[in-house]
Amino acid sequence: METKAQTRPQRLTRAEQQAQTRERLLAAAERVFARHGYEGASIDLISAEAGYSKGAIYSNFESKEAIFLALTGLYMARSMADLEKALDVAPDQLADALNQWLTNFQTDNDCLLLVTELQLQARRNPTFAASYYRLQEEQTRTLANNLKRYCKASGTAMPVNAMDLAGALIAITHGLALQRPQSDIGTPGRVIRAMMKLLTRP
Amino acid sequence: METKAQTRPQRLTRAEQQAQTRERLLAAAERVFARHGYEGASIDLISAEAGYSKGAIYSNFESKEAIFLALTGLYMARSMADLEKALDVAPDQLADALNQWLTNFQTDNDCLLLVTELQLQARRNPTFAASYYRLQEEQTRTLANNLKRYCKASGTAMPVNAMDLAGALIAITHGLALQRPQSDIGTPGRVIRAMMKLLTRP
Amino acid sequence: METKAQTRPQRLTRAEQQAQTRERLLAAAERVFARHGYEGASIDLISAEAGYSKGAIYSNFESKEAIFLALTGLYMARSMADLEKALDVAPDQLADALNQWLTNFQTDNDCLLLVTELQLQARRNPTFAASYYRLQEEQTRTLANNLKRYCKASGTAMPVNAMDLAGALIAITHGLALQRPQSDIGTPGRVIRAMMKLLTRP
Amino acid sequence: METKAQTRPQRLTRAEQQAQTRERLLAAAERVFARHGYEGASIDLISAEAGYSKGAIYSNFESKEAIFLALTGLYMARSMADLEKALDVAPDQLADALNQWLTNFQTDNDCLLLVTELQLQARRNPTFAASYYRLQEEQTRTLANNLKRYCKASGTAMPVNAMDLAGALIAITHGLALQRPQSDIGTPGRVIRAMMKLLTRP
DNA sequence: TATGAATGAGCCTTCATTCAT
DNA sequence: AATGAATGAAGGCTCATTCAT
Repeated sequence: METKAQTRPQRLTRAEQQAQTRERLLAAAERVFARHGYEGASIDLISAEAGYSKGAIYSNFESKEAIFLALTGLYMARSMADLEKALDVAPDQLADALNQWLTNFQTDNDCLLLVTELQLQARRNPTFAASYYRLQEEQTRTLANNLKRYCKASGTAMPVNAMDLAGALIAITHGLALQRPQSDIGTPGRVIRAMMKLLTRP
Repeated sequence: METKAQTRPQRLTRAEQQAQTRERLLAAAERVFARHGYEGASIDLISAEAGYSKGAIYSNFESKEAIFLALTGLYMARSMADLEKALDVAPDQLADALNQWLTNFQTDNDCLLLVTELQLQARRNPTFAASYYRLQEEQTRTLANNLKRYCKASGTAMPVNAMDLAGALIAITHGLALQRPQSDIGTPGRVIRAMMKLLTRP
Repeated sequence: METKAQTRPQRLTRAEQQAQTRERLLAAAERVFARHGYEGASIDLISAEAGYSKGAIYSNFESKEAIFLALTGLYMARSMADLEKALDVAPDQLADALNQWLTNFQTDNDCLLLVTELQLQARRNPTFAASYYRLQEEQTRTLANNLKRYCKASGTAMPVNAMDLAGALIAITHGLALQRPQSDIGTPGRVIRAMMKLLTRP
Repeated sequence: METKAQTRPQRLTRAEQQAQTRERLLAAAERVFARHGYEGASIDLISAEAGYSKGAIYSNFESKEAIFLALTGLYMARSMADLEKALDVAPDQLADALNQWLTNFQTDNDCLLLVTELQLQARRNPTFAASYYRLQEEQTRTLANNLKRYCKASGTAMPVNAMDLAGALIAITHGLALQRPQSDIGTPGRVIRAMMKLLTRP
């Protein structure tokens, strides 16, 4: 029995189909919101980017705001996972790993723009702010814990509160990225490396 | 006795009137663009905030983009002037002055949002980018020159390129401000002070 | 017994629905453009006349100009077909048929106004002019061919170039119609009949 | 005495000034209404064309409609005067004079467009229609009287009612002019000449 | 589920008109 | 009389959303 299941591995089930559609819509939404901002992103633009019609969005999400919220959740989760995975290395490789992660953020244009958009929305929409700031803090904490781990391993004293330092690192990365498009990635890297060196001077 | 002629000064000439209107429109535009972003700011919202009718904007500016551009120019000029004035102190007071200036940026919500909006627009509009980045660099250079002056006076070696450092200071200030609304101004101040101290460690 | 399936024909398919909407919008546009002129015809007026909302026009046409262009094409095609059909008679009935056709033009107010509007637009918009004058010439040629047929059958010599004569007939019809609203259709008819008689005097 | 009057022949009196302004505004209005149509002509466009500011129009006319009406009156009067003057010749030169007048109409683009605009307005505005049609009839009558004079002098019988014929001549001239921009003035001339010849065939 | 025609609120802009200068 | 800043209604168009298919 179960012939059906066996004979159509290539074909997706209903649920899988829908999941795929939803995924594609969210991926498209990510690109479009990043490039055009929340107001500038239209439902038409997003669905076209995903290769669907306008209606597909309303079959999967309640409203424009809903897809933005869904995207935010997805993005933050992925972002957290990325960070944890990136820093999941031996203590002596942490500095490099961190540098790598920060550089990534500098390079990924859509990511930068999306985060900025999220922060602007958080300023404008208190409900959104609540959930966004919670996620942001989680992420900062993850980084802070890894910094502590790093200092402990290298015998350095944490020069300031770990959370402050983690926040500062993210802030400077974000702030620098926002100043100019990628171009010369050297400068930000140089600055952050110098900053890290200063921090870890015995 | 021609009292009228003497008491008339309170009434504005035509040119003054228009200058006042323009100023008020720009001030309103600053608030509205900051709070709602470029797309979210409507001509209706701006003119109402200024206490004029919609048409008044079109008597003073070519288009919505034109008022945004005018505002940008004005803002950047004012911003530069503020910075120069703020840092125009004796070398031994420079650290405090800088701290004060950075704190101001943290506190002024509209200012933060407007700068962020400018940077987003610069990403999306190459023409705008050209003029914006030029102004941004000017400002960074001013700060850099003052940092050099500070190091020279205090006998410290500049730990990194002065322009890099100036950019980094602005970046971290901006990045931190963007992370959360003012609230506890303590953290950013603490972080930046720590950073400055590190820089000036002999 | 599946009555539904059989009785469903009354319901239109999606494509038919849209075709109907488009048709109704064009019919309304014809009336409104005729009565108010291109500038005076508002999208609101047209859609209301058609019994739809403003947006319906933008679901079916790119812009106000686009609906005007579509209408022009439709009108000219219909106009040509009408003329050909009207003159598709035995030679000895051609004079009457022609008279009938010219009278129709005198009577149909909207038609007169629309043609006039088209000619004004052709003066003001070179692109429009190109396609409009082509259609106008086609129509004149059709009439010219029929006039030749008429002269040949009646043994009369064509008093002037056939195209000139066709153009003149249309011109006088149009010109007279423009001088006054229908009212006394007698005069134009009388004039044109006299003119035709003169032309065919042996 | 009367020194004043003698010493300032170059300077205009108040009344003359105003008359000049009014004249210039009307001349500008004629061009602008002809080129853009009633709706398409804006107060700004007209005043700029005249070299004045918007306000000058409102100092001289009640409204946009008022300037259009004033222009109409002026135009019709001038038009009548032109016709009378043009046909004020010996009977044997009447045919040429008429031909000249008709050709003028063909050539003067603004004139054609303005007349057409007047006729369209007459269709749309009953009040306007009343006065316009009265003036139009006057003009037709002038032409009719001259045609009678012509026939009497040349011993030809008037082939149709003189008013009908006059109207037809104007109609065909107008209709032909409307069909195409000047270009080849030959055709209309040819047609009308042929028509006149037919009429005067003994 | 996905489609896309239709809706209608809202946006940017134009323009006739007013009125203080 | 002429100017032109300001008004506000109206216009063309966009877009989030609905709903019949």
